[in-house]
Amino acid sequence: MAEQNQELRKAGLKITLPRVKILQILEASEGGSQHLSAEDVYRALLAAGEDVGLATVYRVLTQFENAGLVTRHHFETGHSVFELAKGEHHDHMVCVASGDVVEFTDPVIEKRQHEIAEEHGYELMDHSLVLYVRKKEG
Amino acid sequence: MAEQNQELRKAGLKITLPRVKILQILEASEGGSQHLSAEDVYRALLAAGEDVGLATVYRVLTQFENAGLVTRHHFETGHSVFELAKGEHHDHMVCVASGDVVEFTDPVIEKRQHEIAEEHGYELMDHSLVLYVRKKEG
DNA sequence: CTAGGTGCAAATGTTTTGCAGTGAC
DNA sequence: GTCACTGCAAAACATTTGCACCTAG
Repeated sequence: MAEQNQELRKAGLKITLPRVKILQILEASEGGSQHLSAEDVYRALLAAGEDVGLATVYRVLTQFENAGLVTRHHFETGHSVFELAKGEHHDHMVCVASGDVVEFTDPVIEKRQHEIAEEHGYELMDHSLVLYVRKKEG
Repeated sequence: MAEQNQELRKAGLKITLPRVKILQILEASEGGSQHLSAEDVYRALLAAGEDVGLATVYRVLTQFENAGLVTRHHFETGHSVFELAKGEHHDHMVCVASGDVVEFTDPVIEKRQHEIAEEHGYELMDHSLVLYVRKKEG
């Protein structure tokens, strides 16, 4: 349970119960590769018997995002989802039927993105790639 | 002014003033490759002296989207932007400084996307690629 | 102690909806 | 005339903020 505290300290944030708990929830979700909404995190806190306000969840997630601990995605759902920022960058594949999220990276695509930005006189700062897919039969 | 009416009729929508006007505004924005928010369209209507409610703008844009006349994007702004659906698919490059939007397509990336989906046992239905870029110096 | 963190409630911004009136066909 | 369409106001969301209280360091 000490590692989380290190991460928080490194980000210049005080070690508080809501922050530690939220970090734990995000880490716990890593296995299932869930991408959690603020609401999801909030419900997980309530389910764990923690009395944390939704406003605090938003504040903490935003702080985590600024600190680089967490990445915010918008997909096409009208609300944000958050995931723990692992070291390496990756893109997403979302199943339109089940909502499953698969992460991937592809060097060919990464390289072309840089080239395309250059060709248009721009420098690539960041990008967002989401494939909407459906599981194949048999 | 007849072409718009054809498009509306084809979509099974009655030819009404708000719909025709909104279609015109979207077409007028094509030159500058603007991607308009509902609010933008609403303001353009008011500026043109048309008394159309914001709710109607949303309803009409949603109908246009369902009819395939218009494409809705979310980028990372917290609100939707709309553009006339031209025949061919394209992706977007958004300048983080100026907000300028450049459209592009790249066959290499398109091809890899299909391959990647296949490799994971999925069929590619759709995708969204946005490059966040900054204009290069001199 | 005290600056930063928190909960709650109210405010914000975007998009949707209920309903009674209006207009296209 | 009828039924789809519209405007308006209110509702529904997702997210943010103001403020008085609380707590980690």
